Amino acid sequence: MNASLVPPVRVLLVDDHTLFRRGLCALLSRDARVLVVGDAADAGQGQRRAQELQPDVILLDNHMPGVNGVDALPALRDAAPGARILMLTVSEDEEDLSVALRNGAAGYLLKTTEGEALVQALQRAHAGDSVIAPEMTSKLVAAYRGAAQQGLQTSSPVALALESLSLRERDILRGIAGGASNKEIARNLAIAETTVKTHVQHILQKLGVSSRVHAAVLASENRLI
Amino acid sequence: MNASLVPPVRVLLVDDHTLFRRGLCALLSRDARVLVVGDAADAGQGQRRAQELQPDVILLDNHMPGVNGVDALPALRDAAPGARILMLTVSEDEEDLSVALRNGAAGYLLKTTEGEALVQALQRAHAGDSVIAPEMTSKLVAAYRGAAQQGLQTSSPVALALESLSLRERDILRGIAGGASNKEIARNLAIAETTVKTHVQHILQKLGVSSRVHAAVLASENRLI
DNA sequence: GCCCAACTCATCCTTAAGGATGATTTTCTA
DNA sequence: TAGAAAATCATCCTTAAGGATGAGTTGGGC
Repeated sequence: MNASLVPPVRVLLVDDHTLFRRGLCALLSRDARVLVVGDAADAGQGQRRAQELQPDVILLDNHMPGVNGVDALPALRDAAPGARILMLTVSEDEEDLSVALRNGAAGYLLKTTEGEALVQALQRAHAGDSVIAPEMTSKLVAAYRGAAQQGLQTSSPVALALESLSLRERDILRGIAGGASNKEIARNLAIAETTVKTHVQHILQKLGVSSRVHAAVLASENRLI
Repeated sequence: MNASLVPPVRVLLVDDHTLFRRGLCALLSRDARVLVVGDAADAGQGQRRAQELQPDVILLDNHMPGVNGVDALPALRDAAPGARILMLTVSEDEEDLSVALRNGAAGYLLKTTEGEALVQALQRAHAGDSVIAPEMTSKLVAAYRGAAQQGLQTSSPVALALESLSLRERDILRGIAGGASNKEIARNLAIAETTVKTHVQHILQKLGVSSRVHAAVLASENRLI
């Protein structure tokens, strides 16, 4: 299979450093697998050029005057819906990486990338893959762990206190967390309001709080609603 | 700098396929940067050997009789706290990858990995990096996006209503969600209690609820606490 | 059979919350 | 510069919530 048989990946460069843009353009132009169809020096110009050219891949710098790269991502995706956007930046910051991915970047490359690796990354991105600089893999794993942890139950002391609630008390607490008044809870459970108030007192004692609002928030945080 | 000057990475192999174990051992033994110190055919044996040998890196297969690899991860980490555990598996499943990472794996490699790449991965893992097979990078990005989305409230009607709150109203709502009474909120913000009550009324109107409890739960669910 | 925990209901009292309305000041925008 | 939105404070009134206390009724477990 000869590489010249497949059409080249059409690339748009967006970077405020003219020298870097020109240099990268020259470098990529020596490779038949890639065709640099245009370039832009800032986010606004990048958006217009993306719209005109509808490139396969957009190489986007993060550090730019005015609107920075990641913030320009949504607009760029609107301008060229078919394009894959690769961040090409000097930042090895986990936050920059995660923001870029959440904003729809198809990859995150460092400017230390070698020419051949960049060409392969462009091809893989064009093929639908996500491409992350090997140096950033650890950061991505860390970001994933951080994000995954948010959705976890941390068996905190509060969770233990919630465990100590009786079934009926949980019914009541669910009602509270649903925003219901004691009277409404009583009606829903077909018991007297005074009974509900008794349960509420026990719940507050067990959870060590002094208001139903606090109890409701604890229930919500521990998804016992 | 000569590679022979640095001590080799001490590796424990855990895989139920004897032939694969022997082959990998033979392959790695030809490389001075790596020293295979032991091997095991199942999770239990792996745990014992990990405890005895305290290897630098454990290469762990996922498909094994009895307890499978990812489930054995916590026990292995307890047995050899200093060891980095790399999954080495045929599965390209995103779920397997994410479970492994959540269970504390330092990396995820495919059995299609070439010898030299494996050695480099072992070294990088030993150096503290996370190592992900390039083929799995897209899966990791997808897993991250999925996890990050859970922490996000995807502009639900409620989230929109919360957006409409003024800065001061958010202060008040944070107080409410913290279980504070109007009087306490007033004290904390150094304003009159009546002012707090006014803000509360506006908050309840904007959120379309009739009690501070409900408002607090909405705030909690949308992490605007 | 006795005890305990859970569930039920009640009364009395104090404080908090919520609704309605009006008013002043500031700040930002059309 | 007029107007809107935000933030501030107030009064009056009704209802809800919370604390304290006592007590009757189940259903298991020892």
